[in-house]
Amino acid sequence: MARIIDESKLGRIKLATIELVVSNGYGGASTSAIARKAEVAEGYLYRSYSGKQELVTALLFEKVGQIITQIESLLIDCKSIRELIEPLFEAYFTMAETSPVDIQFIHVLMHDYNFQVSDLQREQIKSLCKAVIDIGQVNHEIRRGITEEEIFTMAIIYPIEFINLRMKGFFGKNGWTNEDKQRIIEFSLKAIK
Amino acid sequence: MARIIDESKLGRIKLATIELVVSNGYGGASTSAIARKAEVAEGYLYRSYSGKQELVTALLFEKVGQIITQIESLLIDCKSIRELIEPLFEAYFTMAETSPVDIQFIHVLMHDYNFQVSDLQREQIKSLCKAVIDIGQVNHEIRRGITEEEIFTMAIIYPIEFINLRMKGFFGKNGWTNEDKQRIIEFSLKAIK
Amino acid sequence: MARIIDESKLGRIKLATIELVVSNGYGGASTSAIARKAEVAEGYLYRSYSGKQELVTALLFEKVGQIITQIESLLIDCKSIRELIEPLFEAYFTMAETSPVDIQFIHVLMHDYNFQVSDLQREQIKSLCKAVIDIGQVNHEIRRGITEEEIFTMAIIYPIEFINLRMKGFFGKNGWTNEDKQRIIEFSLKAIK
Amino acid sequence: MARIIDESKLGRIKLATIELVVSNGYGGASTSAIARKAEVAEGYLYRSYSGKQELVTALLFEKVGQIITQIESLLIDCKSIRELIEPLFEAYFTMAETSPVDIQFIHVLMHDYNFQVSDLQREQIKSLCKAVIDIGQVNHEIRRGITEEEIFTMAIIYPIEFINLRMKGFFGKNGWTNEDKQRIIEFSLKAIK
DNA sequence: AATGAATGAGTATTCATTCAT
DNA sequence: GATGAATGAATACTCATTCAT
Repeated sequence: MARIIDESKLGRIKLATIELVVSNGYGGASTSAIARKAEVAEGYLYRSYSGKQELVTALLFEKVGQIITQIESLLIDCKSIRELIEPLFEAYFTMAETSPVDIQFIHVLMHDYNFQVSDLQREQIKSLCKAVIDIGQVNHEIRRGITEEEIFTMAIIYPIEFINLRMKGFFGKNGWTNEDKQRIIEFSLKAIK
Repeated sequence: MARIIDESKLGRIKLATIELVVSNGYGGASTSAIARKAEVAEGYLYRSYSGKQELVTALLFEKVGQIITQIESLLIDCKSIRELIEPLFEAYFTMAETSPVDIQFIHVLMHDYNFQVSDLQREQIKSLCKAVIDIGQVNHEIRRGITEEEIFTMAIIYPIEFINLRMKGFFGKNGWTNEDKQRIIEFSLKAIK
Repeated sequence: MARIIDESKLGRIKLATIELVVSNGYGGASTSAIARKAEVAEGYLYRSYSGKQELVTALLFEKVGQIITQIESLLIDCKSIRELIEPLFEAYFTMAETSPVDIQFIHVLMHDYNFQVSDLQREQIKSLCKAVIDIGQVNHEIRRGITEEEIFTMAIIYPIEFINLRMKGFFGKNGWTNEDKQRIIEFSLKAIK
Repeated sequence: MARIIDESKLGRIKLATIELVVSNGYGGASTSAIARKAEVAEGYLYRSYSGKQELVTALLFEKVGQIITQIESLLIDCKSIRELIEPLFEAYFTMAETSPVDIQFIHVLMHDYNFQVSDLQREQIKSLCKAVIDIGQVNHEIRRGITEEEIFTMAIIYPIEFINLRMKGFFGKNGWTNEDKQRIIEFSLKAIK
């Protein structure tokens, strides 16, 4: 899926922000470095955002929203958990391969003190997880009594942690094979069965 | 004779640092705030550490070391994975109940741009995971071909992520019951079987 | 359009720096004192210079450069040493009368641990001294075998030391008469003859 | 009860101070570095001096005093300027060869904002210069009308500046030959004749 | 609308000095 | 007397934000 590069100033600011937050952390991504990288005036970002914190918050909202939308669209006509998890994880890996910064951005900020997933999106995620459970219990892919929290853990947190572990090469391995992907999927499916 | 070193001062600095890093992040934990909270002079910290980064690095090393030591001692005379995982997870929960900041501290820094688990400790963790696999394969508690990385994910990352999710109340639940603990243990054991 | 750079700000910083270095030494001229005296924000200085050391180094380079340029221009069409030394010393005195801080600034920094005349300017000075010797030997105003170092001592160091001694009133005398000036010139000329 | 002061400790502090001021400048010679080098407790120097400034001031006074004493003793039975200048300059060179730090120490501090030769010593120097003139005029080694200031310049400042120029290798030369010494002496004698 | 010059509160760190022992 | 643990004011420097143009 070809990403359309946003030539606008705002698009350049967003991209610069994501890249700098990923490579230097939130504190290390100075507004002047962002402006320089985006080739935009230092004060420009204050036209659209009230400050750096708000800019990054909005970006996190946007990126998490993309994943939520992804899951929602996959859920529409899917009759089994496997039908959901397989393309979903595939989407994570694709995202990690085509625009690794996005997934790293979410990962970094989800653990940063200054940021939190918005209440709205938290509720959306909860609903989604509820919907997953409903589907899964029809054809016994999910064991009785499993919680939304466990779905969240295995369908969102687990694959993202895996991807980041591999990206950092924490255990000496970098990247992933098709076999790895398949394994992660089965691992996740098995855990909630 | 010169004044005797006030050992409690160092302890107060360590505690203040951990608490402030947990509540404000590394960047948000300023040295002057640490000194104020520890009721110690601003310059005191530099008697024991060469700087803020070194202080936090040493603290992370210490806290991660405690967990590694915990696992090592549990491994000494344990014949099955269950015999390891049960008291280990119990230990995480105890740690989270008696000194919650410690486990949050590790969690925050493991994801902070400025920090990394030391090479030494990474190797120690790897060895430990290897040892776990060796035990597990004897009595078929671990499926063939499982990697150290997967052990690490399910025996360390997973329970710590769970604890933090609950501490933040991300899914509306705070804290955990004995049933929750048991569930986490079974979840983990099942995933690697 | 953006605000136009306030050129006077930079000028005020330079002046404040020179004055404070002269009266308090390099170490005693704090960046905040400089900013206060220049009526400029504390951080302003860092827009034009990477730091205090660089600011003072640049200023020293500039002021030494002015003297070098002065000597160079005097050398262009001068056929005897006297034709050079007389207006040169006159220039020192004029400088010391119209902007005494400049000559004090050079004097202070030439002896400060943290500073050195740049390699480039040292070479320029050396060349200049060489040129002086060449002129002087044609009409026997300089004795055979005199070195660049001796020219440097008598044509640059000596008058500057004299001016500073008088400015400090070390020997009870302040300032200088026309007779003093003439005397210094003859003293210098005689020493190298 | 007269406080007993450990002379060797004090001696070590003095030496350490001189060495550190020479190699790092006044600002760069921290009291703790001095204490460490002298193998003395950090607070020890405050037994004998009210602070770092006073310690250095006292040392400058001591070292300048040594030179004054030197000159005084040479003056006692000397009938000509040459008889004074030759051994005096010889003494400077010897000092610079055997304990270079002392002469560098004087040189550094004579130009440091924070320090000044004491009023007392300034008067002593003045008297000495007066005495020199008196001797010199008897046998016409000094021209009529020469001032104490000029004697000071050529008999003290000039040789010390020369020595420092050579020690720093400003003009590419380091150290000095016997010929250099002789030249400096003649240079000085000629200048005041 | 857009710029970027200018701000100043905030940062980590240093070090001369004090004083309980 | 002598120690060195402890202090805290002061330092150079950063950077998110503002606002005149």
